[in-house]
Amino acid sequence: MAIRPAEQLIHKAAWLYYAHGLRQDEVASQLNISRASVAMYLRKARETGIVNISTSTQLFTDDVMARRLEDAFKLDAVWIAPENAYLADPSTDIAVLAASVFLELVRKGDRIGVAWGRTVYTIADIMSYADLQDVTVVQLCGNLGAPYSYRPDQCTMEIARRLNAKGLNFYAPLVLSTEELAQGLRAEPVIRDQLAGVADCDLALYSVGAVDADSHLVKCGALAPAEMAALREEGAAGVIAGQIIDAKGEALDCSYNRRVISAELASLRAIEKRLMVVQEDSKFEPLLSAIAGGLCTHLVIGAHMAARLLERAGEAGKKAS
Amino acid sequence: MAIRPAEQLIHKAAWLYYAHGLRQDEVASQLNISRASVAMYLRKARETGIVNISTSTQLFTDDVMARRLEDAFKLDAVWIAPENAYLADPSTDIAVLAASVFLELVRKGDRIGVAWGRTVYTIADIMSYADLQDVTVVQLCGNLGAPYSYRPDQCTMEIARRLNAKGLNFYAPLVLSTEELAQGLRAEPVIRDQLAGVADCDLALYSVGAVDADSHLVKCGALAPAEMAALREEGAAGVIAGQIIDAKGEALDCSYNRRVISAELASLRAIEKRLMVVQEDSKFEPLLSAIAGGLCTHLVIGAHMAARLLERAGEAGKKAS
DNA sequence: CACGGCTCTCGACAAAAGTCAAATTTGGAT
DNA sequence: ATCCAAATTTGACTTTTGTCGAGAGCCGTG
Repeated sequence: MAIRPAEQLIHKAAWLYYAHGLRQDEVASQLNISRASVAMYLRKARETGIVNISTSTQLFTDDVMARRLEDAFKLDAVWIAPENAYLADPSTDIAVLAASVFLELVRKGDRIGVAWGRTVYTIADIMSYADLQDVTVVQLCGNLGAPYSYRPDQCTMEIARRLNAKGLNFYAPLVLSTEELAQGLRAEPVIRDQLAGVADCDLALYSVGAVDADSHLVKCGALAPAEMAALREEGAAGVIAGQIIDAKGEALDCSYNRRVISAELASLRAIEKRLMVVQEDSKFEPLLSAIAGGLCTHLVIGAHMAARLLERAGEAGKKAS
Repeated sequence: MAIRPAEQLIHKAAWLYYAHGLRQDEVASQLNISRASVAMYLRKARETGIVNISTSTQLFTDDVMARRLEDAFKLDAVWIAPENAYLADPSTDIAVLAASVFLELVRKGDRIGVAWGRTVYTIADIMSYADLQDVTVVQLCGNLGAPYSYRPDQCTMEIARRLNAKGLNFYAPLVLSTEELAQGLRAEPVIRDQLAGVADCDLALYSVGAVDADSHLVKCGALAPAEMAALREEGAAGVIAGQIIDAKGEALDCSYNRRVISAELASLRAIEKRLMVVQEDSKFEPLLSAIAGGLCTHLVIGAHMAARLLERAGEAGKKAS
């Protein structure tokens, strides 16, 4: 990558402004350009991750509830967005927090697995830019040819773009019509390698889906509402990376799952840091299942959800004693 | 550390402003305080490291010269501050760069060894704040009761303060008058433990001193100008963490060194990342010695010094071939 | 070589952020 | 209970920053 003169200028301006603490007009005269240009360069510097502005997420883990949740569910870290106080839209708050937490968890050289869904895409969308060139973002599951902008490959690419990282998409459909075809495709070297590579990730980012007619799987046409209802009868409790899980967080033994092209749950569990973000209160049961299945080590949720989880943990504790 | 309501407010303000991108007046109305207070809180947030603003130091490593230096001297990374262009005071530029590089190299949970000198103190002084509570900053060498503000313990403490980290000073003089006393003091459990702990550091920050009458060792009275001159005759080539090294970067076999309380060079070499920062051009020979002795893996220097180093490397190469 | 289409740059204005002294609250000591 | 000192908060003011449309420079093309 040749260093463009423009990029050089952006870098110099950012350096003088942010590192040396000069004012914009001082920077301008140093570089012999107008102050307006300096302002523009600085915006670009922020947008390309040449400068990083991050706020500590301590406040949200330094919470009694968060600590109790960590203990109760054996999680590495929990962040709770206080739903009530701050903003008009509470779900944005969760996404903003999740994005910050995500950036805090990423390390240079990491390999990051990203699933898909509205939540993940929202996070990608508000995530600030960073300059992590040696990071690789890999797609955890096949694509859905949906009219939504939060397609699996979109989520992966957008996050890669934000981080200035390399994006590794994979071009297979999420669901095929026969088990044989799915099996065959999974055996394809290109696909197989990528699926195998999932276990080498250092960090995963996903949410959990609900098993109802509102699920993306239904909206995108992967499953008919009736099929979904039937799966629910069979014990479907949630959706992770396009796969149906049961209440224990194991893959449900069903035709649909056998027709899916996605990272195996075992591979996901092999990832050291599994960051799960849940926005909707309605995903309470699915989340419980995901936690039960050990699919999550780091959790970002809203205060209400946190309270419900603790309540449940309390009940379980009572029953046990 | 109990969470003060004030600290909570600072955190909230910082969150709304930096993470959500609200304006100060919006934050003010959200929190029911005046905008002026918000501005103050935000300054505090920056000063306490609740928000981190960092600029990439890529530009300074992405240099042809830097690459060639890395190759020629087998260094992990080299940063070169372009002396000419930017600012009135070029040495400030090196210090600012060094501070950024330093912050980039620190990881959570790290143990950091810090030596002393004008250079190190300058870096500490302009370093921005960070919130790294689980970091420990340890002092690499004994104290000098000098009237200077860049005493070893000052350097350590200041850097610890900036990082919100724990500072581990050690209270022994840098030089004693007899070898016996030095030996005895080194055997003291408190001192011994701390010296032994140096090898466990993940990162070291130091500069190298010149062997002349301007040296701190002379200015602070540890050595008389005449003694210094004598040591020079005996092969002294530089000063590292209060110790005299020869041209090969080994500790010089002399009475002075035996009377010093400081981390052994072997312990320093055991540290994974050894960040050396050199501001003055006059430290060319000392720097060469330090590099020869493997006392530095990461290097921050000015453009002029870089050119001289490369020139020397070229000569050496020619001689070899 | 003249022409659009393109990006980059600048000046001027509007918006936002920083600052300071005065006013208010807080906490402790008497 | 009352006072005082220290810290916090505020409104008013100044400085700094963001933005936008106009104009300048650049390049490939007809």
